[in-house]
Amino acid sequence: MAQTTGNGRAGGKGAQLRAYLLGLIDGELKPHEKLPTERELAESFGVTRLTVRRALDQLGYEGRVYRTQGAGTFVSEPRIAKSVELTSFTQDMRARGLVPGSLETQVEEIPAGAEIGARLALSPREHVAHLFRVRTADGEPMCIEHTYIPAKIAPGLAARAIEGSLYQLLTETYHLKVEKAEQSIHATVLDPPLAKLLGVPEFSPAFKVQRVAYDARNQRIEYAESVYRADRYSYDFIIYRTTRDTAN
Amino acid sequence: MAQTTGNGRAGGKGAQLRAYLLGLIDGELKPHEKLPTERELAESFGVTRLTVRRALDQLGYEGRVYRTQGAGTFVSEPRIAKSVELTSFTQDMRARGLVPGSLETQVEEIPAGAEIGARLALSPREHVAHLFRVRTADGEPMCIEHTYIPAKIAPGLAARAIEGSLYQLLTETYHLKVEKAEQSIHATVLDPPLAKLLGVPEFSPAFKVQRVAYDARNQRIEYAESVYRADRYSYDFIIYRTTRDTAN
DNA sequence: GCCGTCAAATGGTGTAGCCCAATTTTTTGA
DNA sequence: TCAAAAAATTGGGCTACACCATTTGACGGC
Repeated sequence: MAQTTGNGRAGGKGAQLRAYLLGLIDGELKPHEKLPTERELAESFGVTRLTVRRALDQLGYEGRVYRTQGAGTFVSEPRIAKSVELTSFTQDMRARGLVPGSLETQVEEIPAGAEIGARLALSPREHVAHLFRVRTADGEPMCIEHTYIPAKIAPGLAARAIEGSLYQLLTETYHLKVEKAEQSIHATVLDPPLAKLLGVPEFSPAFKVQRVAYDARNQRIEYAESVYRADRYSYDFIIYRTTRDTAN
Repeated sequence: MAQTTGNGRAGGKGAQLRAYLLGLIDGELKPHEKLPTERELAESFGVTRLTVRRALDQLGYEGRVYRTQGAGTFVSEPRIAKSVELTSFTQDMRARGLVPGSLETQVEEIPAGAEIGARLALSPREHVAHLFRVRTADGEPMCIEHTYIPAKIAPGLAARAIEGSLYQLLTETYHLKVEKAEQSIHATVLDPPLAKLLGVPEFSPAFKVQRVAYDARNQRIEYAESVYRADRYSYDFIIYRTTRDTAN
């Protein structure tokens, strides 16, 4: 059967509608201009209003549009900062218009040990692949990164040449898809060896980032510890008041 | 009629259901335990499955539960870190179990000037209320904060005694409710005067945070510039892969 | 025992339609 | 003329139902 189901594949009607709306948003419409009403979209796309609402709600949640009851849905101002998104270094740099790269990549397979084991919920004796990379943007050192991945979920990773996006490799080769990450960001200063690796003066300010990444099943996939030079990196994002929860 | 509308007020059925589910989550159920199925909840609460889904989706989005097609909905592990939420210093410290306070509060009304005016989209000549506060947690200096609020949306603010939560005051007195904020976080080191104010050694690491806050109508409410001591502060949050967008 | 197959359970997406709440626009009337 | 009232518009929330996609577990054959 060419068409297994009643809905037209290609990601479903919601996804098609979303694509169309995205086209409107950063194509024809300018910030604060009004999108078609839900009812109009529903009719012209031959879908239910609920489907339209889901697409618009999602865009609203992502900060692309804002919605006001009684008034309409409007295009948000161009995002000077992205909302907090889970991205790899590679994606992150590309989004900033820089060319990502790596220096001095080292890979080894080692026992997790106490700390890494705890982070990944492994026995200290279980093995992990340890990647050490100096990551670059437009050729300049940007970040020093230690990544640990349980050997049992990515066998043979340590023997593999890692180039480009680790996340892409994990997805394509091991079908491990990161869906969620806990991240902890600290401010620190660079001690001499790290400063040298990053090519900045000693005791320059820096971010230290620890991250535990999970897949959709809450299985821990990765623990990463990174140090970013602060002169070329900042965290820019949009935050929303989450839920009209209980008290203020 | 005792019940003006079809739905039973009190925040709507969805909100009631949400409250019940929250009770389950951090009450009776342990992490990774299974919640009732959508259909069960729908029946026992006398609501539609769609209503149940909205509540569960929301909880899933907040990281309280995770959902797997074909399997069920499960309680997430206790959140060691909150998802990124828009909070005031007051709320933030309370959430960390600390008692928030302020030292050396100063309030004045001044012309916005070039930089602040640009941040708040005001003419440089328009007036803003400027608050300077050394904010404390459990009595210890934690953060130095400059806050600027357009005088025209909060008249008389500069003459008022600010104590406790500015956001609460804005909501209750001026009906200004912050819904969204753009935030930019930098790592830096403390110059001697700031270090002294915070009671830490000179050139200690610190976060510099710039924030522009908006209400639901995209009106700019506040610009704040804060410096947090890094030895006692970190950003901990959970990030999700946003949308199954286009490419990886 | 072990592995495949198949059915049941469960979340994901969609249709069709109802009324409410907030906002905007139009009309009305002093 | 202009402000108050009414109507139309528009997003918010819900009901009731149908079918798809994925996962899980039980059953059977080997």
